[in-house]
Amino acid sequence: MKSEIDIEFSNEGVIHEDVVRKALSEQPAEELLADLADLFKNFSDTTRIRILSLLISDEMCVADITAALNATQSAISHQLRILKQSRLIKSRRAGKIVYYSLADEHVKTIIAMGLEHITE
Amino acid sequence: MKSEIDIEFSNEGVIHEDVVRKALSEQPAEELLADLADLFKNFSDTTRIRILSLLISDEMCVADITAALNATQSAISHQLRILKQSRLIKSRRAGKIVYYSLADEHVKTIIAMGLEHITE
DNA sequence: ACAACATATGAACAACTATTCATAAGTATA
DNA sequence: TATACTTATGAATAGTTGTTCATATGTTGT
Repeated sequence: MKSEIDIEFSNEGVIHEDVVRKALSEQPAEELLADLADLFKNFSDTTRIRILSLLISDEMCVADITAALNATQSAISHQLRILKQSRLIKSRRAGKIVYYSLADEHVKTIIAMGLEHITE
Repeated sequence: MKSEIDIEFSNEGVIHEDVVRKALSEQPAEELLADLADLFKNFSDTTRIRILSLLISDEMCVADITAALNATQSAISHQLRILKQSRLIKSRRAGKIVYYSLADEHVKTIIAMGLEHITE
C-alpha cells in the first residue's frame, strides 16, 4: 500500500501529473489562501492604501485624514471601517474626535515590501 | 522667507495641521501609491493568488494549472494574462504548451509576508 | 492541407465595490 | 436641553471585475 498522501484534483486534461501532485501538496490550505486574498484586498484600493500610508507617520483623526486625502468624510469613514474590520488599524476616542492608528507593524512591512518591488 | 517645502491640502476641517503636514511630507508620491495598489490587486483575488502559490513550487503549463485549481481553461488564461501584464509571471512556449513561472522572487516574499501576518 | 490539441481572446453577464447623499449617533459646551 | 461639532451608517448608484461561452490563434503530426 502507498504511504503517500492522496491529493485530489480532476485528472481531466492534466499533462504533467507529477508536477501537479507536487505543487498541490506544497500548497497552503485553501482557506489560508482565501484569507490571504482578503488581506491583500485591503491594500488594493488607492484610498485605503493612502490611509494606511498616512498612518505609518502617525495616528490621525478622521477629519485630518479626510483633509489630507482631499476626500469626503463619508468615504474615509467607510474605508476606515473596512480596515478596522480587517484588524489592520485600531481606533481610540478622545471626546468628539476618533484617532486611528496601525494595529501592528505588519502593515509597514507589507507596504515597504511592495514599494521595494515597484521601485527596483 | 521660509525654507520649508510647501505641502498642499485643503485646510477645510483640519484639526491638527502639524500632523497632517508631517504625514503628507512623508508620503510616497501619489503615483507610487497607485502603482502599489495595482500591485496588491494581483494578490487580492483567490484565483490569482492560487495560481501564484502554485507557481512557487514549479513552472506549470496552463492545462495543469487549470486541473490543479479545478477551474475553466478560459478563466485561468484570463487571469494569467493579468498576472503577466503586471510582470509577476513570465511564460515560455514549448510547442503547443505554454509554461508559466514566477518572474522574480518578490512574489514569494510578498506571499510569505502575508501568510506570516495571518498565521501569527 | 487537415485533424487534433493547447492556449488566447472578445463579448456578455452577474457579482462586487467605492463613492455620494442624507441622516443618525455620540460628545462637548453654552 | 439646545446647539455645534465629529464620526458613523444605510441606501442608491455608477464603475469595476471575474467567469462563462463561443470562437480564434497557434502548433504538431499525419
